[in-house]
Amino acid sequence: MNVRDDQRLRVIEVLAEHLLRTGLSQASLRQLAAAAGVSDRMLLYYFTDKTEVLALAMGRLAVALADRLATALPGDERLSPAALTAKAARVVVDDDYRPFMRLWIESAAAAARGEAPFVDLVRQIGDGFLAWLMARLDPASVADPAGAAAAILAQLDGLALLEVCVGPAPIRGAVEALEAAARG
Amino acid sequence: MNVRDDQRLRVIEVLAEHLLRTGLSQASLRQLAAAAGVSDRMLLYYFTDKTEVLALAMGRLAVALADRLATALPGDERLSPAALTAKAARVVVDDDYRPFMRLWIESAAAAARGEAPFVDLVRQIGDGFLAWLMARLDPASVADPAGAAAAILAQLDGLALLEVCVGPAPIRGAVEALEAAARG
DNA sequence: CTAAACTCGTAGCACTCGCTACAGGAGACT
DNA sequence: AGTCTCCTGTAGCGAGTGCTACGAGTTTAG
Repeated sequence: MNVRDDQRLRVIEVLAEHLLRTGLSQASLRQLAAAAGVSDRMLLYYFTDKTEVLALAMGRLAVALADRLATALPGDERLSPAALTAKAARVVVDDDYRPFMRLWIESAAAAARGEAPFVDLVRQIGDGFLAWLMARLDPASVADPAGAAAAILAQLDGLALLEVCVGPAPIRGAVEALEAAARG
Repeated sequence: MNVRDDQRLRVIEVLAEHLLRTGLSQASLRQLAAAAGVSDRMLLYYFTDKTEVLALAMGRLAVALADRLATALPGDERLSPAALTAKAARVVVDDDYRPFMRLWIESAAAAARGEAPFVDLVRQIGDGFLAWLMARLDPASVADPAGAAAAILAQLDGLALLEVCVGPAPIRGAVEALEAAARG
């Protein structure tokens, strides 16, 4: 493996962590290059353009998040929509997951304004989560698994979005309300 | 009233409509000035800086949205959380409201990265919607109205966010699932 | 040994960003 | 008439953006 391919792997790893920590506001070419410890010139030598850098780093984060979720909510039990919502909500508002959710919201906004590579990126990741949720829904307890999964994913994304809007306090109340609804 | 105050009113009105139509990506000083039919120089004569322009235009949109919602969902009946969620979800995914929701998501992302004036703005608007929902919840049907309202607002915001991620089709399914849950 | 391919630094391009210095014209007040 | 405040255009500043032209050093292959 040549130097360039080595650097590609190393830089993406570092930048994924950087994006998770600082969000998309610190993601100009020069800022990314500084975070990776290289010059902006070299970043565009390792990668074709900024779009590719972002796409690769975000993709790296997507698999990291999928790994975490797989252990937090293993797919060996099928739940009702309310139970799955409550369980996933508890996970999503955890401190360890907050950077992911914050970045997810920034990505969605970037997609809303048509920025590459976020339009395709959030579509793929969103579809992945829909499938992930659907695989954890008890088929007997829900008539339309796709619709139910979309409603649950919306609930989870909304919790993350609301947290950046009005702060963590109302979110804790919301999670407890969802857990109460799942019990009752 | 002098020319300057006249222009302040007129420009904000035009820019609110511009933001609603184009989102925050077309919101540089020069783009805003062009949309308002004035020079960027004059925009900074009418207002102190870009932050004030955005804050006023967004505030204008907030009251416009509140007006619309007040007629779409008048506050004369108290609903269960599931019923309120289903009714509001149907409204929120309507074509007329989509520009508002898209802008709302972009604002939340701007707040997430600490941009003025969005941090304070989304907090005020978010708190307003929480109160708005709480006033429409049947106190007898819910133990913790604040938590329930936060959960509902998260559900609604999430529908809007998911729409820009994976498109309108799964959202329709989600709304129908929410309506089915409210019936059953 | 020579030439090609790979690696990387310097410098800078053309552009947009928010914002401002300066000057001039129009109308009002003394 | 003279001054003064209000209004507005021109022109540009300094910083930041993504990206590139050019050349030099190093490694590798024939």
